[in-house]
Amino acid sequence: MSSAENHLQTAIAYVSKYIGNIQEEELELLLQCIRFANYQKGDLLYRHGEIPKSASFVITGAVRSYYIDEEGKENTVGFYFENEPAFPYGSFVELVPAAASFVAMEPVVVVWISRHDFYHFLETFPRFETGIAKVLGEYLIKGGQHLKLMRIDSSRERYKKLLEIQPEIVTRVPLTYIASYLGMALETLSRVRAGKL
Amino acid sequence: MSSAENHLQTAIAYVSKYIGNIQEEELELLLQCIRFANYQKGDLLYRHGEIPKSASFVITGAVRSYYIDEEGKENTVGFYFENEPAFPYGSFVELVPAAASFVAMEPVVVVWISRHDFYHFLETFPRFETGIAKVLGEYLIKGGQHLKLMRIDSSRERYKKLLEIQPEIVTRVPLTYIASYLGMALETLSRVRAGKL
DNA sequence: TGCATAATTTGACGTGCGTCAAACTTCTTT
DNA sequence: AAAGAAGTTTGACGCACGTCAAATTATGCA
Repeated sequence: MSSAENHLQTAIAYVSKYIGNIQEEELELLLQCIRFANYQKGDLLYRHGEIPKSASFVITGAVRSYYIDEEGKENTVGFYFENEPAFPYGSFVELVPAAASFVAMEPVVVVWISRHDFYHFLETFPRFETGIAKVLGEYLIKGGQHLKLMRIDSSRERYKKLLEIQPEIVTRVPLTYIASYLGMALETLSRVRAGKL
Repeated sequence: MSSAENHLQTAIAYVSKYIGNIQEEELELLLQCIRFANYQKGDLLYRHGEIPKSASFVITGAVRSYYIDEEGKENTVGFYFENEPAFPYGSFVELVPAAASFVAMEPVVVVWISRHDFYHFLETFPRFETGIAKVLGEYLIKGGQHLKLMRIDSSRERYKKLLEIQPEIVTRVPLTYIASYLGMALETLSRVRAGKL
């Protein structure tokens, strides 16, 4: 099977996961609406301050979202891997500028849909709205978990908790970004991992 | 105008805000689905660990959400005032136990809808889904703001930022809860406000 | 009005972790 | 295989803020 076909399968499986079996006509329109895109390490999928014009879902690779604070420091707020949505959700729905940028941490393939096609599709097949709500719900829960994580005061415990709830992050992501995600200095994370704190 | 009629007006205005004009039939079903409820200070609207059976919107009063962490400490994660949704969103949609409890900080009136009626209504009038997505989007943005707030390292700056983005909180909420919301000791917040830090 | 309880302030002290700096290790690229 | 860049570790030092304790002020209720 070619890589393109493979990606298509993945994308369809992704949609099915949220809304169940897809009808012939639904699939037809869906295929007209979705596109695939490749990114190299360091490429931006979404830029902070811009209103997102599309919704992307990771097929392969790893994406990181971050924003720059007033002191110019980069704050990592999310990681997105295979079979996860990776775009500024709230901003996409609310049509406001995104607070965060999304960047490829390694070669990335995504399936994406433009805002226009997205809403056109939903108008045609309203039953898909339910799936959207579910995705949003997952996003909310994920965000809540991160907030909860960040509220743990001790660095050691914060890292411990991360290992507990998202161990895959620790194996795939450079230390710098994990430290940033956990809101601690790189050096502190290093010491925590060495058991020196 | 009676207080009950007044609340009804508020509720309808709230819905209109998200989906525009409401048709006769829509309103009729809506009125069959929604209920009002009163809470006294300290009453729980939602309990952590339970799957929310309803969606509530504040008509009057103030609500606070919090969770208890492993050390038994109470962590405030949100405040909800007039014309805001106040319920565990992600959990409501995803049918998972809520991470947080919601409690009335003062006498509260809410309009609520059961999950059953909620989905029944949406099936009957799918165009309302769009409004739901918007509410979810607002929630996401709100959550993102709080996370961003929490990532500011200095207590002083964290409080300053809160004043900037949600000044109403500072006037309506006891210090203890603000401190908890900002992830700092009550004493630290007191010193920050006195300009001693 | 006065008493009890809650809310906020002030002080003293200790420490976790950020910052700066430098060494060491692991990837890239040619 | 060498040279450079990127990623990670280690050490030294200081201070912001948490904790404990007690004083002061505000609030509710008889």
